Amino acid sequence: MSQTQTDTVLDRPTQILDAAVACFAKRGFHQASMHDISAEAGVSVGLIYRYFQNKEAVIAAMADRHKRQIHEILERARQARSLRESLDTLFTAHCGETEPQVTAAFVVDLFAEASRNPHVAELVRDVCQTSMDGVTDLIARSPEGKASDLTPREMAELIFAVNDGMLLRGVLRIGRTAAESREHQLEVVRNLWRIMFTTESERAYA
Amino acid sequence: MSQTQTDTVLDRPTQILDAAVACFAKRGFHQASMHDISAEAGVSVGLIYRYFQNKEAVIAAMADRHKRQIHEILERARQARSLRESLDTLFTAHCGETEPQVTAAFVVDLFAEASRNPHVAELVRDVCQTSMDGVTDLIARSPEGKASDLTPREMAELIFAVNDGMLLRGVLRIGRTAAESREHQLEVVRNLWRIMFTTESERAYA
DNA sequence: TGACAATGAATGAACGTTCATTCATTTTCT
DNA sequence: AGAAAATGAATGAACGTTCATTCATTGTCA
Repeated sequence: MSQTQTDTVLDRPTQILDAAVACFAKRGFHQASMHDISAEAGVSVGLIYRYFQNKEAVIAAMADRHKRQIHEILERARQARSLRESLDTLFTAHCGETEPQVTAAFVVDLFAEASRNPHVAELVRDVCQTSMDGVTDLIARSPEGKASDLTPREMAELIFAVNDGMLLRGVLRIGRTAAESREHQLEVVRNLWRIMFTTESERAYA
Repeated sequence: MSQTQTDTVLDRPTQILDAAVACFAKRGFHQASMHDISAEAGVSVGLIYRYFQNKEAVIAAMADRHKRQIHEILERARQARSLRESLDTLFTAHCGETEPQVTAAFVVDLFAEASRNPHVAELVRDVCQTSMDGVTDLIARSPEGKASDLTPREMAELIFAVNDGMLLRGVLRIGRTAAESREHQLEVVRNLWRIMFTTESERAYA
């Protein structure tokens, strides 16, 4: 009975936000209309304005939700048992996405928006900084982090650069299937990890 | 007398395209209006339509011009005397930009557009592929390229990933001045080059 | 319990604005 | 004068946003 309440009423903002991500990924922030979003959410236009002050607020709310999702991923990565496992978790959550590949297009748009909208820029900068700090810490605590001539921060910066680069390239959909291009991307980042974390002794094995 | 012709008539498309890049960087493809562009170019709206069929054609022409510019950079990089010098040229042209940092914002927007517009996607894919092929070749011909357990293609892929990542991060304008953040970015990519191209013998020096 | 009142989630037509595009007109060159 | 270049007011479609209205649900009283 209160089933409908739990499913629709309480989750309405989430439902609208989900629809918004889909629309924004499909058409971009400024080409996606409020009508598109309302149609995707199966809801009237006016209702969106009951939960969000305006379109800008929808964008901000999405950026905010993205920030929280990244924090969750970081938490999960922190709990992994090895550094490589952590980085794998991080990369998979960041770039490895199944078919519709919604998040990649959305994040690229988010960066584009950040280059003009100071509020969004602030949010994205914050996400980047806390993520990078988290990974720097992760590296510093691991044995691999000590056996290199790079500092943990320098390594983290390289890792994020490659991750972001893969994300950017991901929207071009070069590979046939999403799984295929994800596999290829994983090879690239693994190469980075290898040349970063291979100690002199390990090198002797090869 | 034909001075005015050379300056205005013959270069009118270029003049409009320059204004368009500025506007698109400032507001994005779809938020920048044709009036904005005409004002920036110091020209009437109607005149734009004399040289470009529509707004989409302006975007396509800009993507096309960007492609040609990248090819020029690649040519310059090819002529450098060492691999590091080549990569330096490539990176500086790609990410190291003075104050207004027009290109970075534009390119991020270009990728965002590519995720929806197949014509733009095709263009960007083409640029990426020929660039990567060029750099792969550059690496394969250099002594550094042979003294590693990575293939030249794998190295090129890492280099481009880091370059693109820096480009993406560049729009956040984290550093104080553009020169400052460019210096920081250079450090990151140089770290990559170092761990990639340091041979065992060089390693012994340190 | 049954009738009535109050609520507020949800609707979608309507409004004012902005935008890409057109074209009749004017200006500039040869 | 005639052709080409350039103008910018006009047009109509599309957009974000508003708001009068509907209606299922909840609360109140007899």
